Amino acid sequence: MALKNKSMYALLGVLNITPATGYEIKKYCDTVLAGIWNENYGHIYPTLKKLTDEAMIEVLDTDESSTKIRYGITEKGKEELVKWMLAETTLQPARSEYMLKFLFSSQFETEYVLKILRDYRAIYENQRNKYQTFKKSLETGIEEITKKRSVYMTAVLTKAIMSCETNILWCDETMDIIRNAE
Amino acid sequence: MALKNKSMYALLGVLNITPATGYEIKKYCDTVLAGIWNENYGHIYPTLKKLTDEAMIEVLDTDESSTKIRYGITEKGKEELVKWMLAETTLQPARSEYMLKFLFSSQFETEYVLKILRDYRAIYENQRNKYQTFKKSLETGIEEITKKRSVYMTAVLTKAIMSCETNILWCDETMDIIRNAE
DNA sequence: TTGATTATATATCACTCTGATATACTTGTC
DNA sequence: GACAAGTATATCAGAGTGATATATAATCAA
Repeated sequence: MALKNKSMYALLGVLNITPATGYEIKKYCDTVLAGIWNENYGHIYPTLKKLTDEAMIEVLDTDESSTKIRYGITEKGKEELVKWMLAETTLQPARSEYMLKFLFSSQFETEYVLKILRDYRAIYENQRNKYQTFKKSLETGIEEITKKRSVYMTAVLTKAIMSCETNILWCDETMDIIRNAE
Repeated sequence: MALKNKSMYALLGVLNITPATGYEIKKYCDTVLAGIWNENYGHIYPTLKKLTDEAMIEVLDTDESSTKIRYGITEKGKEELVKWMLAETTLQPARSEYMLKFLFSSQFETEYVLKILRDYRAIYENQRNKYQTFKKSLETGIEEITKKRSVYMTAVLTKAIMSCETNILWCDETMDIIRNAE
């Protein structure tokens, strides 16, 4: 009976850290969960309604004066979250436009593939720098989060940086191979 | 005026290698493009119709006796494919259920995160072995593809293996950190 | 203080994509 | 010739994306 709508669990997980509005959840995804989990408004708001209907979350403050709707997780929601945490995890179906172009580029001139590899390299060099800056700001403790959570966030950033560097290395090696094969 | 439907380009790219039926395209995605590009029947067949309407591809043989519909790329389709090859490439929005669980697991007992990391490691160890086997079969030349295309496919497999190993390394390092932080 | 700009906030839409399933024909093989 | 496995097309509900509409609140310079 596991939900197929993965966004439900993402929202439950965020609300398990702190109560939030739909807007705040979106911001959390775009900052803390950047590179990990993407959410759209077009999915957040209907999902919040669905979760409310199923009593997994509840509306906390309905200030008449305010247009904000702040949600909090319920006991039922927490139970569902734990079930998901311990259940089997599925991999996202792959859709790498870069790799697709790379494979198809064998049908075209060499300049095509070199362009693709240069672009790909630039993307990951850029991302690596971004993650490194973020990691440093975590180490110097600007963000006010618990020690335990900072260990986890550092680990996530380390992973992102490692992945970027692996991709950059592969680009360099592959560009050499392609040039020599000409 | 670039198409948003990325599947169109994937299908054009496959049909640029060889004419194929919808079923054969699906098989190609599940084997050669495994780990790179996912396609579903529910998207392939409508997209083939759309591409035919737009004269990017054409029906090749309509054996009255057969139910097969084999498609080939047209000149217009090839032009569109080239445009896409040279256009800017977009990254797939991230949706890593493993990393999401990992981050959320800081709210739970340590055993949760260790389970997640063990599962994650197992997945990538498994995948790495699969890709290594495939790479060896490429090197011994069982598959009958051109020299040029085999260079590209080897590069893709090398990338997949490198990524798996980076992930495995990260799991090992992170499990150590989590255990020591207890 | 007013007017402009930016940030906050909810909501909806068309479209893309996923995964499952229905249906039917063909090809081995026991 | 029965039965399974593989080939093939098609459709559906629902998940997810990205863009946009709308409106209010905060900030800040002229």
